[in-house]
This record gives sequence, structure tokens and C-alpha cells, in this order.
Amino acid sequence: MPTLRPNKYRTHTCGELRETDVGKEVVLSGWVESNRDMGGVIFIDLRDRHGITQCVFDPKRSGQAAHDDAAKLRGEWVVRVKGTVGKRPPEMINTKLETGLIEVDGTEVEVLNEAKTPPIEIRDDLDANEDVRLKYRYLDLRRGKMQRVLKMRHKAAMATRNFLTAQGFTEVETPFMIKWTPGGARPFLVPSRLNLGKFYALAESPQLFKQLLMVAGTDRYYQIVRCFRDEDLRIDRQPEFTQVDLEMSFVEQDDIFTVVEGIMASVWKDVLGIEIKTPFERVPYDTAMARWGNDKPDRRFGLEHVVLTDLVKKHDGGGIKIMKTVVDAGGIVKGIRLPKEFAEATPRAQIDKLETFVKGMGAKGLAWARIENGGSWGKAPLAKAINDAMRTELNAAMGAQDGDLLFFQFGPEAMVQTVMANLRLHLGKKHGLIPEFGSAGTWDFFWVVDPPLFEYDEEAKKWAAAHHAFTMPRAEDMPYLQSDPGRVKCTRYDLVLNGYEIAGGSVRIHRGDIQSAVFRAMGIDEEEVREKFAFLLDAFQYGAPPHGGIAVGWDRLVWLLTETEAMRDVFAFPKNNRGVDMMNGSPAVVDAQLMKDVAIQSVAPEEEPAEKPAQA
RNA sequence: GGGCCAGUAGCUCAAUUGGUUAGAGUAUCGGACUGUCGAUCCGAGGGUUGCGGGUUCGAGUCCCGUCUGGCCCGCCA
Repeated sequence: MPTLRPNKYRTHTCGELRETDVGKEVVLSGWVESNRDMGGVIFIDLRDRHGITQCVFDPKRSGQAAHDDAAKLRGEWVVRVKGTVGKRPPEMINTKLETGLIEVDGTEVEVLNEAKTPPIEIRDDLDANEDVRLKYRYLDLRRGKMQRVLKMRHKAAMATRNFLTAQGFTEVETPFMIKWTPGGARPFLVPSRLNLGKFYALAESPQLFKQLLMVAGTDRYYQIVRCFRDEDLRIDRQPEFTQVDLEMSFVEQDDIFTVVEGIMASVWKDVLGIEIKTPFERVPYDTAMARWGNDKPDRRFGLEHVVLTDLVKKHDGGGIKIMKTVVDAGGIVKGIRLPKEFAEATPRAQIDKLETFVKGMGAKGLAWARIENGGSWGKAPLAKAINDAMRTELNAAMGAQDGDLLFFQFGPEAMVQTVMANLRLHLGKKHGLIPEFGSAGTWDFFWVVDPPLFEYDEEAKKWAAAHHAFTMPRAEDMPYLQSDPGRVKCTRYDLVLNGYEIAGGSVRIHRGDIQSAVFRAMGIDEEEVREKFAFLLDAFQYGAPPHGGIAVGWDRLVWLLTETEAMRDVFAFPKNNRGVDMMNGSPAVVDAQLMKDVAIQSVAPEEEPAEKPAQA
């Protein structure tokens, strides 16, 4: 990449010079990557974002003054070097550098800025803890690896914009400061100085606005947009994050799939040069839950779940009282078989650790059995209790062989699914079936389709929308909206990649009668809904087209695309898992007068004085 | 709100069962060296073992509390 125009700082970038430039007088500027003083000749590796160029200072050619100046240079100083491009002798070619065939014979060195010794080394293979990297993010980002990630993110966005534009989409911006509506994530609040006591909410997504754009006839809308959610964080969640949000009119589910598959294919091709296979496979939600306990399963390895509920029911618990109690109470039973080769590497102490692991997720314990002597359960805790008939059938259902280790979980469905899904992932990573992070060359894209429209809220004793209240029920399930809400599936879809949900959306309800039926099934007072969502429901009375859309979790997608360790790696300036920006210290208390201006008074406990004053 | 893990030099780590002066690599600084490219060689500086308390003749190590960081559950698309 050449410089924009030759100026006093540089005629070329540090990644630009080649053999064809030999003989040219050039000026380069950058950071001192390394300084190798051989006693006579000095080598300065000069780095900018575009690459590294070696500058040589041989007193005979450079003159004594330039040589002495070069000797004073230190790491990360910002310098300008003038010199002549020279061809390297064959034995001194550096094949690791793109500029490795040449070097710049320096004749002049100017220090543009000195630099303190950085707390982290500026190198690709840096092995520093993330908190140090985050505190000095501007240095962390100076590393080539991080610059390449930023570049990949940009290329992915370009591929997406180009693709969607070619498909007739229009990018429309929507407000960040919006009216709070109930349900969904906890919003960040913004007090209004002009309307004391009132608040904006920062948009959790442009959901309602994009539906209004459909009513407006925009037809194909998209936006690469920031979203805000004040929820607890995870490795794949930031309080402010980016979505590729899109919505289309007069479409069916398949139209949206085609568009999103097109985006993914463009991104993977433009950024990685990889052709991914489309269309993506579609997996029913029920299948995903049964086989992997999860609506975003990682299918790159086995250790699939076996649903044992009916088998246990058939045997009335098979002698195991707690299992009977669980299934009688409507709970479920699931098993995972760990094959012999991995089971042998799992001594009793390891099983105890796994038990601690699952108890941390709400499990009461971890039932297990080690298969020996043609199907016996050896010294497993349940071995005495279980009767032969159920044990035999259970072994068969799980394909158990001698030496295998079986794990079981039984109890309320939600707990069993969570525990078993996480146990499977844990075992998969532990036994090297999937990498700690990254794709290992396998990009497993698929759709999860036909999830239930409603979830039963045990506490409130009523059905609630599993996604949001505007998701269209499947046509064939309409008759059951009132009679059997639990069996109603909907036209919602999630795109999964290697165990992460990277997009989710739905076909929306555009007709008032269906919307009313859904509200009724949820036992929601329509007047109340009208009050909160009046603008949307009003709009829908003026000719809402059939429409649907999807939102791509952009950071998550780029994270997986770049195979970086944490999603934070694809943010220039991320927050940590407590929502704190470790570089600038946000969030922070604000000036008392600012608080007064917006009629806000803090009731938070007094903050303890910081232990050590933060200083760089 | 809960579970698990970690905290020792600027950075990454080590330190036997609780044992006497807390080490190494790297970075930094100084010296040597005219073709290096993760330069090499020689030397030097660098520590309140996160913090507070306890047990002990003796604590980096054990116990309690606390803070910080990370991962997960709850929560959230």
C-alpha cells in the first residue's frame, strides 16, 4: 500500500518497497521495531501498519552523523529515515519480510518522537494477560496481529455492504435514543435535561423502527448498527455491540435465508478466500435440543445426547427412586457416552471435578457409570440400585461398550439441557475434539428452525413469547393458538456457526387479527400493549406488508471469522466482563452539577477510594 | 445473585512436605562486536509474592476475609 502522496514524512510506506525500487532515494517514517548495533553497521527495522523495512547504517556509506543518530534510537521511537533503496546480497535476503529483498541505506535519521519503554512488547506472539493489553489498548493495537484483525473486520463489512447494495438494499439509520418498551433486555437509560424526570432508552436493536420502515415501503432495509444492552457479559457479549440488521417486505423465510447465505458466502470469500457451501442445512429446534441440548449446538464433534426419558418411564425408574421421582414430575433424563479412549483418561478424581462443574450450573449431582465385563456398571453409585432390565436397555440405547463412561443428568428440562449441553462442550474441549478457540478449518453453518412460539413461565403461570410478541406462528399451527399454545411453532430462525448463534430473526405478524390472537394466548391485556406499542400497532393499521428480517451478531461473526480468542479481540476498544473500559475507567461518577441538571441523585453506596491510583 | 480458576520483577512463568538469601526467560540499562534480521556474548538494575487478618519457631506456600482479572450459570438473542 503506497503513501497517499509523498510528503516530508514519507515517500513510501514501510511495506511498499520492492526490488524494482532499487536505486530510488526514499523517505520512510515509522516506529523502531528493533535496533541491531553490530559495533559498526547498525540495522534499524522500521515498522508502520503496512509492513517493516530494514534500514542500514554503515558509517562508510551513511556518514558518521547518521550512524551516530541511528545508534541512539530505542524501541518504539517514532523516526523518519532518509536513504537509498539497495538490493540485498542473496545470502542476506529475509524471506519473512515482504520487503526482504531490499533494504534502505540510511543517510539521515530524524527522531519525530521518543517513547517510554512499553509495558507490553509490540509483537505478534505476545503472551500477556488481557487486562494489561486492555489497559494499554493503543499499544496492543499497534501489534500487526491486531491491525490485521481490524482490517479483516473492515473487509467483512465491505463485502456485506457491497452484497446487500447489489441486492437492492438501502442502508437507513435509526435512532439510538428511543422510547423504552417493556420486555427484552435491560436498557441503558439516558436522562433528558429538557424533560426532567424522563428518560430515553438506548436502542437494544432497531427492531421496531425497521418494521415501521417496512410499513413505509422501504422494501429492503439494512443497517450496520450499534446496539446497547445492560446485561451481564460473557466472552461473546459486549454491552455495546454491532448488528447487521435487515428487513424485507413481501418475503418468505427462504428469501431471508438466501440473502443471509449470500452475505456469509461473500464475507468468507472476500476475507478468507474460502468458498462456503450454500444453502445451509436446516435443523429443527426440537432436534437440536434433543441431540445437543442447545439451540446453538457445536456439531463439529460427537458426544451427542441420548434422550432416556421414555426408557426410564417405561421401567418406572428401573429401581432408581430419584429417577422415577423426576420423570413422574415431568422432568427429563439424558445421557452422554464418553468412549473408552477418553474414558480411560478420566479417573475418579476427574469425575468429581466434572461433578463440581455441573453443580455450578444447577445440577444436583452427576450420575455416571463405567462399563465393564460386558455391560455391568462396576462400582458406579447407581450400579446397585438399577435393575438389570433397565440397565441393559439403557446400555443399548447409548451404544455402551466396555471401557466407556456414561454420564446422566435428570431433573427439570431446562436444567438438564443446560447442564448436558455444557458438559458435552467441556468434554469436547478437554479431549481435544474441538479447539479451545478457532475453527480448525471446519465452518459448520446451519439454520435452526421451527422453535416454539411460546415458553411457559413457571413463575407467572402463563405463556410468554419466546422471542418477541410479533413473531408469526407457523400457518399449520394457527388452530392451536388458544387450545394448545405449547405446540405452536413459529417462523423464527437462528443461524449457527461452530456453536455460536451468529444471526437470528423471524417473519413478523403483519395482521391485526393474528396479533390479537397471540396477545390473547399470552394473557396480555391488549389495552396495555396498545399503550406501550401504540405507534407500531397504529402503523400496522395503515397497510403493513408481509415482512420479515434478521439481525447478524456482527462482532460474534467477525470473532469467529478471525479465529481470535475472545470477542473482545475484534473490538478496537472493548469493555471487560464487568462492563468496564480498563483503559479509560468508564463507567465513572460524573460532575455533581451534571447530575443536578438532569434531576438525578445517586443512591449508590459511596465508592471506596481506589487502592492504587491508576497511572500509566 | 451463584459456581469454578488465577493473582510472585515492566511482561510471561518457576519456587520440593510450610524451611533459612524468592529464581528463570524476556524486556530495560551499560559494555563488546562491520551483515544482522526473535542478532549474539558479557555485566547491571529491577520484588510490600494483590490487600488485611490468623495459625506456626518459621508462610509465596495453610486458614478466614477482601479486592482485582478470567470462564460459566442465572440474565440476555
